[in-house]
Amino acid sequence: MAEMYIRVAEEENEEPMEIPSEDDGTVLLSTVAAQFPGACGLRYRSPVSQCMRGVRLVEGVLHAPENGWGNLVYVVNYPKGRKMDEIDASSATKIKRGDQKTSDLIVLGLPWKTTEQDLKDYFNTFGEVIMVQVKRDVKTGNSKGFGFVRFAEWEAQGKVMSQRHMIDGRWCDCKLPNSKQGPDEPMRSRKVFVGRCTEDITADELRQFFMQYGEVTDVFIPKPFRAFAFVTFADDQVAASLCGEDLIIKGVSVHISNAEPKHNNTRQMMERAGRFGNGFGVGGFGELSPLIEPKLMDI
DNA sequence: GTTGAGCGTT
Repeated sequence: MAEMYIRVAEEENEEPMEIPSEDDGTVLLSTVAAQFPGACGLRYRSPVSQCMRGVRLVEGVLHAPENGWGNLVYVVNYPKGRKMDEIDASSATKIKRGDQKTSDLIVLGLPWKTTEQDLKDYFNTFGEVIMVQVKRDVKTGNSKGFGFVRFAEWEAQGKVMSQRHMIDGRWCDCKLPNSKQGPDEPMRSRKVFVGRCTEDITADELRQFFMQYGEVTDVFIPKPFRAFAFVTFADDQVAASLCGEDLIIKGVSVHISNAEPKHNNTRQMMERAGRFGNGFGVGGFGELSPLIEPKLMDI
């Protein structure tokens, strides 16, 4: 197919910008997001029904409507209907306030038999549950007797933390987990550490997910699987605004922190000193453990 | 095949 452009605008009656399609006639969401940072999809007004229609989106690829893209103006969708600059503005204030947004709660004392469905059914009476986990032994699959829950509303979280819970015949407590007690300190890095990844989350899915916050320049998943990943943004402020957050990707709560280690070990400090030109080269301290090496890459 | 204070496969 010959080179083609589709017309895209931020609002229905604003001047459209022409966005190039791919050879097969599809349009990449990443191409749209390059011009409209934060975009998560497209919609258009159907000439037939006069209703707004969504453009089919499959794994980051936008597919033309039945009769092709035509000369319609496509309107950019943003997550929760918010534009990127609005997200920027609110995330700036979010860092100061730090409240109102929910965080995962640890649920202690669960009966061995309690399942994630049980947890969800129980906690749904307090508010909308957006994540539940029962921690299990990876070998046996037996519950470890604790889990995590995340609510959509701050009010529900407060209520749940303020009381004990009778779940399947045992008293359980819900608290802020230790990992959330102390706030993570922000630093100037374009790269974030994504902890608690599951094996089924692909690099492409990470890229698609994090694109909503800003341009993603790199995604790194160590192989073999080690339950974490790195995501690099074009803008360090985007990276900083995400640090400390628990984000939910494919139903999994991942924890975002800075790619810089909190406490450098001696070798890392010497290595870093070397990178800043004190005369000791990178190779000067022997090979690095593959377990710490990712933290040292192009931060 | 067990258990009962804890803290999420960096």
